[in-house]
Amino acid sequence: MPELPEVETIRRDLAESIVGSEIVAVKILFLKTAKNDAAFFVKALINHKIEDIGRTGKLLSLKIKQKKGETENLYLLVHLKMTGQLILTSKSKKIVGGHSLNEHSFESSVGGELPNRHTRAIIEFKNGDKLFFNDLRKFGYLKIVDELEFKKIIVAGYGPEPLSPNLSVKYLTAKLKNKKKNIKAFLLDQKMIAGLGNIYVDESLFLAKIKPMRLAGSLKLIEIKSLYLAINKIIKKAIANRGTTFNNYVDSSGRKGNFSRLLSVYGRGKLPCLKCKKALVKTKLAGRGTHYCDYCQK
DNA sequence: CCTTGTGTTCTCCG
DNA sequence: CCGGAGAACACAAG
Repeated sequence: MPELPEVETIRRDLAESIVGSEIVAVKILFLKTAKNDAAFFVKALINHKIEDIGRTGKLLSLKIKQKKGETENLYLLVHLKMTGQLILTSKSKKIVGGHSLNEHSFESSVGGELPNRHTRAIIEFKNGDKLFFNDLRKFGYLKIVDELEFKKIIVAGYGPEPLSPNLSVKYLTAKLKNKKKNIKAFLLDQKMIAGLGNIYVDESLFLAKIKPMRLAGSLKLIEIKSLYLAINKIIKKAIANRGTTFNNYVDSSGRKGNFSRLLSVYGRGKLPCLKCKKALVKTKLAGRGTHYCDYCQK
C-alpha cells in the first residue's frame, strides 16, 4: 500500500532516471487505466519529454514538456492506489519502484518478464528505457490534465503535506476543533493532511500515545502537539528508510524499503507491545484494520 | 471472508 | 427542507 514515503521514494528514483527523457511509444493494455480518451492520451505523451516529477500526497504528477507551438502545460497524473507499481527497466540495469503483492509477483516483475499479466500501460523512451504501470487490482490510474484541472484536483482534494510548514499545531488545532469523527478517520482524510494511509496513521497514533477511536475534537493541546511531532518523525524516518516494504517494495538498486522492521504496531496483530509488553489490539475502525496498544495509548 | 485509497452515494442531524 | 458532516458503499482481485 504505497503511502507518502513510498510514493516519494518512487518520485525521487524516477526523477533521477527519466526527467529529460523523450517518450517514443505509449501502449495502453487495459483501457480503463488511462482516464482520458486513448487517442488523446497517446498523442499528449508521444514525442514529448518529461520535464519534472512532483508529488502531492500519494499522487504523482509528471510534467510534460511543451513542444514548439504548444501553449498549454499538461501533466500526467499517476495514482497507484493499493497495488499499483511503476517499474522502470533500462538496458543496463533494472530500476524498480512500487509495491508487489507477494514474493511471486515480485519475482515475475523483476525476473525479466515484463510486461506481465498485471501490466496496464507501458511508456517507452528514446534511450530504450521502459516504464511499466502494473496494477493487480485495477484501482490505480493514469490521467493527463491541464494546469487548471491539476490545480483544481490539488485544491479540492489535498490538505497540507506532513513535512511542510503548512501542517502545524495551529492548523491541526483549528481543524480538529469540534470534529465528531474519530482521530483515525480524520488522519486518513486526504483533505485534512495529504499522504497518510493506514500504516502511518496507526504508527503515528502509537507514537503520540493516542487511541485511534478518540473523537478528533477531544484532543487536548498537548496531545495535538504530540501527534504533530509523531507524524513528522514517522514520515521523515520512513522516507529516509525508503518506505515500508510490507509486501515487496524495492528501490532502484533492488533493495527493499527498510521501514517495515521499524513498525511498532501495524501488522503486528496481538504481538506484545514493544513498550509495555502487553498484547496489542487489532480491531476495525473507519473501515480499516486498526492496530494499537490499549495500555500505552490513551 | 479478508486486505485498502478514494470517489460516490446514502443517511442523519441541527 | 437544506446543507453539511460522516458513515457506508463501490470498485477490484487474490
